[in-house]
Amino acid sequence: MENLLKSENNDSSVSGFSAVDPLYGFIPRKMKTQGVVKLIEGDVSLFTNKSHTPQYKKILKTRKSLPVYAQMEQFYKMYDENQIIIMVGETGSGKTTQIPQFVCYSDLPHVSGKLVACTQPRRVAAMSVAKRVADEMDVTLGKQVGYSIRFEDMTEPGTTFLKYMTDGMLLREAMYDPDLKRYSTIILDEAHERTLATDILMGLLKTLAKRRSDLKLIIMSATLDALKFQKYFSLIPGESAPLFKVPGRTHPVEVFYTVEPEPDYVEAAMRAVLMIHRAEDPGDILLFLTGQEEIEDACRKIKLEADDLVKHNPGSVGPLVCVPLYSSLPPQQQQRIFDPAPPARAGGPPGRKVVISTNIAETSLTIDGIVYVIDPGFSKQNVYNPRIRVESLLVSPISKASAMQRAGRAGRTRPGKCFRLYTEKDFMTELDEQTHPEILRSNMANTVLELAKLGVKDLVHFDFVDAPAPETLMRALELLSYLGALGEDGNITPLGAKMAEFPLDPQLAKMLIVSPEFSCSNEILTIVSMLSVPNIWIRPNYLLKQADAAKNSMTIPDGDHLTLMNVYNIYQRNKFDKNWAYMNYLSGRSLQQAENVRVQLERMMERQEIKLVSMTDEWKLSQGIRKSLICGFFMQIAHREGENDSYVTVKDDQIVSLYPSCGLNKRPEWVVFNEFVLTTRPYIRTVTQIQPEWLLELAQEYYNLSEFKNAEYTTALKRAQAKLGKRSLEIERNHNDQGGGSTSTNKGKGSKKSKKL
DNA sequence: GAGCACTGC
Repeated sequence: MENLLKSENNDSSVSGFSAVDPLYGFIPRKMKTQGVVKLIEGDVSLFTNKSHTPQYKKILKTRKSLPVYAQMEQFYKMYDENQIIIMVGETGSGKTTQIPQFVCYSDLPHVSGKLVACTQPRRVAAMSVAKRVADEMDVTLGKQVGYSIRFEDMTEPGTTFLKYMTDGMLLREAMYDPDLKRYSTIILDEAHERTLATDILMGLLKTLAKRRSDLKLIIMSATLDALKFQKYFSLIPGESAPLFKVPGRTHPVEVFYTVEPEPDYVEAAMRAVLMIHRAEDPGDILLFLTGQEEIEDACRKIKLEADDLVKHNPGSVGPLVCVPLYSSLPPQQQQRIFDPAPPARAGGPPGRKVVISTNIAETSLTIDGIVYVIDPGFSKQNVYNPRIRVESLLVSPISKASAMQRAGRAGRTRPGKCFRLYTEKDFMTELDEQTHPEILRSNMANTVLELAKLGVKDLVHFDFVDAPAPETLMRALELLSYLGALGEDGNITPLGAKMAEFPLDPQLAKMLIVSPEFSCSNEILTIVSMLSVPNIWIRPNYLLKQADAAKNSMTIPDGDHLTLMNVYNIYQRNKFDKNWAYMNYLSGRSLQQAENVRVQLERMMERQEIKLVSMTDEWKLSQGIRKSLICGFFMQIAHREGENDSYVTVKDDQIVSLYPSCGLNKRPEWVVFNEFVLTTRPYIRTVTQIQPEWLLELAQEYYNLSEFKNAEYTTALKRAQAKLGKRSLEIERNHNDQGGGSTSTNKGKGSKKSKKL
């Protein structure tokens, strides 16, 4: 966000352009193709006034061989005549690198003073494409061409005119400048992936295009979705937005199906690997499975079988190496996917590499040299159930689009083969065309708050490409009004506006904002940071005891939130040493990330003048921390009821168990939890003990007991209320008015409003 | 007594 503030005074005169410039006279959006070609092929850069290097000329040759380059004239014609265009270009078309450059030669950002933005769903993509394009344009990365991702702003205000960025980053910018005035053209790349951020951006930009006739939009997507986007972005009712199509350049992939459905896809996949290894030409294999355990298991078994094969028929098959790939794997081990296949034994057949991967290899990571893809047709997908407010991971059949993407991974370097472990009939009739977009599968609390901050409060009439379920929106509105982020009128409150500034879930943002009132914002900042990163605990199968012992030594028995804080503090005392983390069975990567998040959030607190305070009295501090927790998570409370130490969630009445890794040394009657997960059973994860009186004090509206149904926890809460009433009378008598944080929390005024939806 | 598809701010 700093970059936003700095870039406000984006002055075209500092970009090296002046009236005596030999190129003076070019007018934005009036460029002719021949003129552009001349400039690109000329000796002097239009954008830097410097001579092109030999390197530039060399890269230009490759650029000119890209399919998209041959269609420059056609592109400019469509671009000149339309405000919005949809573009499809398959892998290898060069669209991501070339189209933004074409746009720059038309928009002349160094003349207009405006920027061209190109969004990507992933950070690595934004970084690597920006680097490539900077090379192609003969400029230093971070000068004329840069990128902007969380924690890293590689742009120079006033100089950068072509900016690659994550879609989430552009969404953030829109919160501060809803008209996105700094941009002349916005390109949404990989729109077919339908990330939450891309979907929201599409809605905002469609509306914005009507307000800003000078803003151009290019939506780049895979072929299958083009028609949907064409209709959505139509400016004239009944008509479609124009489509610009570029052929891709990949090798053909032959697809095979099984004759009969496979009852056990893991077993079938392993057979397929060995079949390929025995019978097919050299070339590496990529096998898609659904998760870490399945992958590690398959790796072990395939290794055994392959060794067996070699033992019995030495000389007939080459060596086989299995490489697992999933996101929580340490980067160093992820790198192994790029190792070459094992060499042949003397005189024997060549070796082969098998990468067994989650969906990460479908879009995020590209492995060269893959010739065979095995696709069992499943992946794990996150599904949100608004009724019980729970997200869960389910193994589900993939979509046709996903199956095609997987097959394509076999044809990147030469013609390949894809073995689908399902029948052709099932492919045709059982698979959905597209993967359900994220917006239909997610908790929307965060997004609804962002939209409110952007001035969108009428969600029912917001022009979504695909509208989320009304119940999901209702849940989000309900939460936000109880948190005090939305007022009775549905408008964002000052508190809500503050919350929206933080890149956090609303509950976490709320708890951070109120924490100074409990004199523990320093601690809450740490806890919030730790809660925003992936699991920090590492538990290798062969070192379970050691890992658990290390964890126990850091555990605070009052609650997992406090333990997380403790771990961070020890990490800090050990000078943020990765080696210390490793020795203590902690994920260095996650801790480093928590450190980054903490720095970012601390800066944001400073800007919002939220004080960083702490207390020395340990008991008081622990109470303050837990009270802050409740201000954000009063809707995530469970009460111990019945046998087997099980708990019941308040109001939702779900029977849940403490997650096995929970560090509480006893079973407290009341707990606040961070997460409700549904795996083999319903669990609550990251749990801390609390007092019921705090609920009544800090979340009065939500804990209006007269509206509670008769339940064990209702009785217990009423008991607490009676105790509290007696105590408050005593307090009144003593004229003691040091009540604390209850004034800060919202009384949930807006809750009635949200129920109307 | 058990799990973490994948992104992003």
